[in-house]
Amino acid sequence: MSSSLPGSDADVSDLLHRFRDFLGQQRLRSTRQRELIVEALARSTGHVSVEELHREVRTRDSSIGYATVYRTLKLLVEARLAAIRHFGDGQARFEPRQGAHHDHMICDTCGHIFEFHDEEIERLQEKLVRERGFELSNHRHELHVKCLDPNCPRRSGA
Amino acid sequence: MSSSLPGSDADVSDLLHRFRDFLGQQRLRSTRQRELIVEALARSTGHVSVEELHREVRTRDSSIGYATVYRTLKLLVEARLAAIRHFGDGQARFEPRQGAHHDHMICDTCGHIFEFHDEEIERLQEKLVRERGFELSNHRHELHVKCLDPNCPRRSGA
DNA sequence: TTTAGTGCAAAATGTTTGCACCTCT
DNA sequence: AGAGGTGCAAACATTTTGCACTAAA
Repeated sequence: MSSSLPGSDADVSDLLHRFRDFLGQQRLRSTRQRELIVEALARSTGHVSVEELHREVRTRDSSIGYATVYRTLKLLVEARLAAIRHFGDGQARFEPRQGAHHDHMICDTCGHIFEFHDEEIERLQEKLVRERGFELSNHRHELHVKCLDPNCPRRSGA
Repeated sequence: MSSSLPGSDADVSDLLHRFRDFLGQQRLRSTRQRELIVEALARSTGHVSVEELHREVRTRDSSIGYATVYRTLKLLVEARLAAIRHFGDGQARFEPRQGAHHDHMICDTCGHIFEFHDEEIERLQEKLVRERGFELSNHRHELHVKCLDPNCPRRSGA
């Protein structure tokens, strides 16, 4: 259970290593910019927009451009080390791929994003898909919620 | 079960009436353009992009602009007579709101979109949300699938 | 040294808006 | 007559791309 919201040093170095391996295999280069971006992603809460990531990385090296952030994120997704998510608001968000699959519960009152996972639902999905003669390749399951309590409970994680 | 893929005459006139009622209540006007757009949406397969709708409507009146299509769709969503969906591909898709809620199964091989509904999953979602002290206001559940069979089975509906 | 990567600015996309003109009611 | 609607083009927001320059390997 190393991989939840803030992103520990261990998470950072893990992601960094995996990314370097991927780059090596593809005969691509590891660069200072890529390392900074991967590090920022690994340290993020897991639902960062490109803008947020760019802003963060700029505090370390103010010359890094948007294009490099986009290009590096695309590589990370290819490497299956990050996942791209589109919530309703028109901009993509990225998260370091944390081993196990999970889905999202989004509080529309306070904007917080929680993660959840339910084996029973996963099984039912598989069943539905197979019944219709398909193979499940991917899925997205978002629960948009409201907290009635005026002070939204910001408990973290699953 | 009137409301599935192609959109019968009855579906068209139903949606048209509801939209006229909405416009009346809001002191807004019914126009030739709006009627054409609503009709095209009602006749659609239920997952049309703005571009497709615009193209369709243009065959009836070649002067209708994109802006009017966007504005009318926004009204329909406000009226809760249409739903907007964002699948992964960067453009919004719209569907006439067909009474009962349903989710989507998207074949990434042939691009076809099927609908599904599973009460058991709906119940589990509710449970998960309530356990965490929230109220479910909305959800999105998409299953991305592949058909192994080279000729994708295009069976329609649930 | 060679090939890939970077930053910038321009282009591409999808959507929204300002405005002069038009049309329902 | 007058509020609201339309079409167009320009503005926007996000993401992608072309290109000259830089830097890993």
